[in-house]
Amino acid sequence: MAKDVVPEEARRRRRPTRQGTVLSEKLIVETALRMVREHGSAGLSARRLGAALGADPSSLYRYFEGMDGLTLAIGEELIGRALAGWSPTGRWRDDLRALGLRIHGAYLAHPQAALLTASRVTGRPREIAADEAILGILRGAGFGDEDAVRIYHAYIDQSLAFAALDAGPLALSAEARASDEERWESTYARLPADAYPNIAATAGLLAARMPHSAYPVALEMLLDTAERQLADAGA
Amino acid sequence: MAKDVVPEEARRRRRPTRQGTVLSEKLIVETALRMVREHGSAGLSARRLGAALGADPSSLYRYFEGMDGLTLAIGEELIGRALAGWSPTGRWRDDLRALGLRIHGAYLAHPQAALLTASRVTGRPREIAADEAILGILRGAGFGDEDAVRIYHAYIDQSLAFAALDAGPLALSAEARASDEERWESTYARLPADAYPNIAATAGLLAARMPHSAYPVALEMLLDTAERQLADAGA
DNA sequence: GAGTTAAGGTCAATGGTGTTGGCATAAGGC
DNA sequence: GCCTTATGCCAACACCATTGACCTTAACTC
Repeated sequence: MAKDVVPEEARRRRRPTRQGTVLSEKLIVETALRMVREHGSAGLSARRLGAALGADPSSLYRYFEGMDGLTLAIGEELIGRALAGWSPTGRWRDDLRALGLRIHGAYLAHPQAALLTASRVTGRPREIAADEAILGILRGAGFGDEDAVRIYHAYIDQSLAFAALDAGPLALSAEARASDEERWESTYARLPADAYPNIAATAGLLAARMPHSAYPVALEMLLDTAERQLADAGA
Repeated sequence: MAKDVVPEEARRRRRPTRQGTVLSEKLIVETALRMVREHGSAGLSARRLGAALGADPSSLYRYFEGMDGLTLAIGEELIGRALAGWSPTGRWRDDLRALGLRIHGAYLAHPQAALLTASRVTGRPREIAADEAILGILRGAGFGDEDAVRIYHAYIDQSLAFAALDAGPLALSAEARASDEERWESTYARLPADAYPNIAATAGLLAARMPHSAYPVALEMLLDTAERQLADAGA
């Protein structure tokens, strides 16, 4: 059988593969992340990952419960990377902006994992640490508990939601992504102005803006409203 | 060959399949939507869809350019359902709020399909109609072209992003979803108050709020900022 | 060091997937 | 009623994840 997964800490015998590499959970996750980044959405498969590691594909099942388990492990790694090395400045708006962009960026660096991971509540240590930090920033800024929770919820969900949305195109094959982007020029720019006056009037602006993430703008709008609510409450 | 796709309008000969069904783009999309809803997004495959239609899988390639094309058609159908029966009131903020909630709702009615399609640009008629309507509302409200495009982008992406995020839990089985929600009470509410003071202080509020969508709050915050920018520009 | 155990490799097979080239047949225009 | 060809079907290809059986050898015991 190939399905008895041994937790990493309990591993004792590290037998090298036929091609000489010594497997470990860490090595597998890092190799998987690299493959996803370099070869795109279609790049990650048990067979290819095995080949890249110099091991039989079935060896992976000694470390993870199927490819799904592997992607969850990758998700944990992403959260870790988003928070690694971050520390608050004490200016709440700057802190929330920086943290949001970090989370968004860490997920976008690995779109496939982002798509599978972004909408799940793991309850694991690093996720809890992030939640605690965000709530701390808001409450430290002077928001009441109710406001802090409401804004925290909109803030974290918006960050993850945009991460997943923006990851979508990146997770496509290169051709599919190119044709999605091109559509803004090929289809939208050529619509008849009488039937679609508003698109026609803004076609150039649309083609320039749509291929980029709207997250920074949406984040700033959210922070704007939060800041005003804080000022109103204080006044 | 099985790859010359004929647009629906140009179709003339409607030859029934061996099992007697008469294929059409509409029938295929509706069947696919039903399959996705009943068996999850992983349950949709060319072979199974073919079987459900009483047709050979390869017949689908006469209607769509691969499964990816079918995915785009499903997204188009969802947008169409969101817009069906909607008409503007002339009050821009009310219109944008209503339209956003409609889009969000239409996608959530088919969570699995939403996960599949929310991040795709289809360039098809009904999606274009939605874009034209939103841009029209903004420009009609008095926003300049640049502002209109910027707000449009943040608005539409926010709607779709939250639709996809909120669809995630709904696409899970009932038990898995319940355990996700419960985690806010079981895990977060029991964290030590000294290590996690902010979570501990707001645990009750979190448990009450987190299981619901943050989209209405985030949408309102976006509209708030837009309204203020309009007022500032006009003043 | 020799013997034993089982972790952790490999191999081969199963049943799934999207996709395509070639073929057959019937629908619709004449 | 004939002809053309759109459109359905078949068979095949190359890939995929996963698993059960088998084998090698690291690590522990004496």
